[in-house]
Amino acid sequence: MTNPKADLLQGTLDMLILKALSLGPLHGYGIIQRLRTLSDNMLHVEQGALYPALYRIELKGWVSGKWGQNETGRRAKFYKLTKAGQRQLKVEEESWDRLALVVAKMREAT
Amino acid sequence: MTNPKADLLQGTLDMLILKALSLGPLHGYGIIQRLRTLSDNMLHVEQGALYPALYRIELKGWVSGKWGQNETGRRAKFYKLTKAGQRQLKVEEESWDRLALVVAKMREAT
DNA sequence: ATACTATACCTAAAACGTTTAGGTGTGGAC
DNA sequence: GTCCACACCTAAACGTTTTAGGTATAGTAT
Repeated sequence: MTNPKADLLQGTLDMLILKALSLGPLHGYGIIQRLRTLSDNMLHVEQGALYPALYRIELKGWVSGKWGQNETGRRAKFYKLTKAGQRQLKVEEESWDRLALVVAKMREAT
Repeated sequence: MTNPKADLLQGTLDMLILKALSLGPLHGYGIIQRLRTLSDNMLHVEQGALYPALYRIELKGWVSGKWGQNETGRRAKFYKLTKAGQRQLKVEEESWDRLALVVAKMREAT
């Protein structure tokens, strides 16, 4: 069983990051891995996409970052979901659902 | 019952255009309307997005355009799905499904 | 007549997010 | 002592969409 990779659609990354962080605080590098795991190896988020995205959403107040260290003692910047981030996750999930529904409906058409 | 509008995600427009044309040839302006109807008024595709997209996918051979006239006699450029376009629609629908599945799976995670 | 609206096309600048590709530095394994 | 995994960051290029402009025709209302 091989995996056809799932391509990220532009605009979904924020939702995915927020979702990953909703399972607990994590540093950037770890978010990539968590997304990979959660998706059964189907999603690979590039660092060049992730770090700017984290910066973006931190500015918006959806996550807050703090320098710390991981289990093995290495320095890393940990991000956690803020209250606003939780709300935003809901918003983004709802608009995903809305689009998914629309696409499904259109697919039914003959 | 009002409609919260569904935003188009970058990268889905081609699939939507191909789907619209899979129901029969149509001119650009009509594609916008057909998408609107099919989506129960939730999707509005901008002309500035549509015409470049049509040009793009015609170059790729997924649709072919020909000048003609509509029912009321106005000139309009009609596009129809090619064989390659039908295949491409399948491809795009499959990758949409793949991503939708991944997103659903991740949403389940706790 | 003339104004307005809907139809139908097209284009260019700007905004946006992602990919690609470069870089730094640390720590552990071989 | 060299390599790989971890962990961060940035900039240029790329592709798509938004925004905002434009042309032209036909029908309807004033």
